[in-house]
This record gives sequence, C-alpha cells and structure tokens, in this order.
Amino acid sequence: MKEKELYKNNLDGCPLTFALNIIGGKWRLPIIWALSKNGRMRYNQLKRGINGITSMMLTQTLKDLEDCNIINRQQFMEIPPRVEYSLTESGENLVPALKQLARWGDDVRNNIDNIGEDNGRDELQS
Amino acid sequence: MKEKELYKNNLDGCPLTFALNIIGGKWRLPIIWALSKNGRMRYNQLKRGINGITSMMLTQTLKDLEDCNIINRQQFMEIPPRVEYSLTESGENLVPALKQLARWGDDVRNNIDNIGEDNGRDELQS
DNA sequence: TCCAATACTCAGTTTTTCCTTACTTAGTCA
DNA sequence: TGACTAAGTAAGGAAAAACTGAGTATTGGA
Repeated sequence: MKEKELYKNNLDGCPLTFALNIIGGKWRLPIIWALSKNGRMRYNQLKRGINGITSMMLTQTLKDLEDCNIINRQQFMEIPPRVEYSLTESGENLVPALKQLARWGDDVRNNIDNIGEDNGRDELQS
Repeated sequence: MKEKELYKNNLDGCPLTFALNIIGGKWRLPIIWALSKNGRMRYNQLKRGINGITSMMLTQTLKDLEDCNIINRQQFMEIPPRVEYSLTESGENLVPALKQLARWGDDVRNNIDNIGEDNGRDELQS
C-alpha cells in the first residue's frame, strides 16, 4: 500500500468527532440516559436521579445539551418555578446508537473479566 | 410516576461509560479510524497519517489502547526496529457502533445547518 | 418568624488531560 | 564524519474540565 493512498485523518468535519463532542462530557450521557428512561423530568428530579452531580454541573450540562439541540427546556411561569426537560427528536435518535455502543462495551468487559469464558449477559440498563 | 420507580444512574458498571472511557481520549478515535481504514500500520505511518499528533501522544495512546485490548502490537526484532499495530477483534467490533454514531452526528449537523435559516449562525458548527 | 422547596448563578480552586522540547539506541547511507 | 531512520522516553508546564461552597428570589406552611 502506497503512503499517498493512506487514509488521512481530518478532525474538522468528521461527524464522529462532532458526535463525541456532544456526548463527551462527564454528565451528558447520564442526563440523556435518564431522560430517555423517564421521559419529561424536572431539574431536581434529574439532580436526585443522577448520582453525585452538583447543581452547577447539572445547570451547565443542561444548557450545553440544549444548545446542541439534544434536549428541550420548557419553563412554566409558576411559583414555585417549574422547568421540565425532555429529549428532542435528535436526542431520541441518539439513543439507538448509544445502545449499540453499550452493547459493545458490555461484550468487551466480559471478555476482559473472564477471558474465554462466556457467562451470560448483564442488563444494559443498570 | 413515583420517584422511587425512576431510573437511577449508576456510573460504575455502566457499559456505556465503560465504552466512552475507552474511546474518549483526544487521539483514540483517530488511531482506531486509521487502523480500521488501512489495516496493519507502523508507528511512523500512523504518525504521518494523523494530523497533529506528537510522538508522545501517539505512544501513550497506543499503549492505552493496547491495555484496553483494542489494538495489537507486534514487534519484530530487526534493525531498524519495526512495530506493527492493528485492531483486535474487539477493535473491529467497535467500528460498526462508531459508524452508527457518525451517521447520527451527520444527521444532526445537517439539521443544525438547515435550522440556521431563521436564526442566523450559531457557533455549533465547526 | 423561620424554614423548606424551586431552579438556578457565581467566584475561586483543584484535578485531569494534553502538549512541548529534548533525548535515546543502533545501524545505514554519502 | 555527520545526517538520517526507526520507535520510542522523560520532565515539566499549560490548558481544559470539573468541583466546592456559597448566594439569588419567591411564597406557602408550621
């Protein structure tokens, strides 16, 4: 194979890099996952549901995901305030891709844990 | 829906988190991608093929991926030295999942571009 | 009157990740 | 002789990501 015919990596414009930039933060996947499981959720509901997240990280990550068009934010003008979050269509479309990745992760981990021995499967939704 | 029935996030043991930890470094995907396109590659071939990577980052990332059982490292006892890298079976299995994610990334990006008509430019696009 | 609940926001700090520059060993080419 | 190739290592610093702990406004209930 000649050097010139090699695939050359081009980071800008790669849709995979783009996708990973969207889901790549520490708390983004947990939020997306929780919303895909539970549907519409309020701020403090998310906070209670996601183990270890702080107010600040939740606020920031929700805003990031909203900017990426992955989640919707609906604010009700009430006292006490109420804000509900849910996945957008893009967000929903992401879920199958994540499931495939999760399936792969599961397989790999089983291979590492007991090499050569297949001991059933763990459920994807932990 | 009762609070107790909500899905609760458990980061340890989540196969998705596990998968993202494997592919989540800056240079991991470029290396995996290049190997999946070109098959077996030597160190400097990878270095030339991946735009902007330094020796150190390449060495480190290759070692990380080897530890994760994503790539094989085969060393030939020759002068000058020769080392060839290739995807393991786990590495090959990862590729379809990455492709699905990439497809999603592509769709989302196109959607953003189209929405841009009524909203001017946002800084999401590369 | 004081506390709880809601959905945040801010300043400052720590932790993690990534990068830069130089150096290695041993043989080959001019 | 000196430059070049191969496949890396080492030390230290910069940049990015994440965290800590506090404060905001409002109102109903004890």
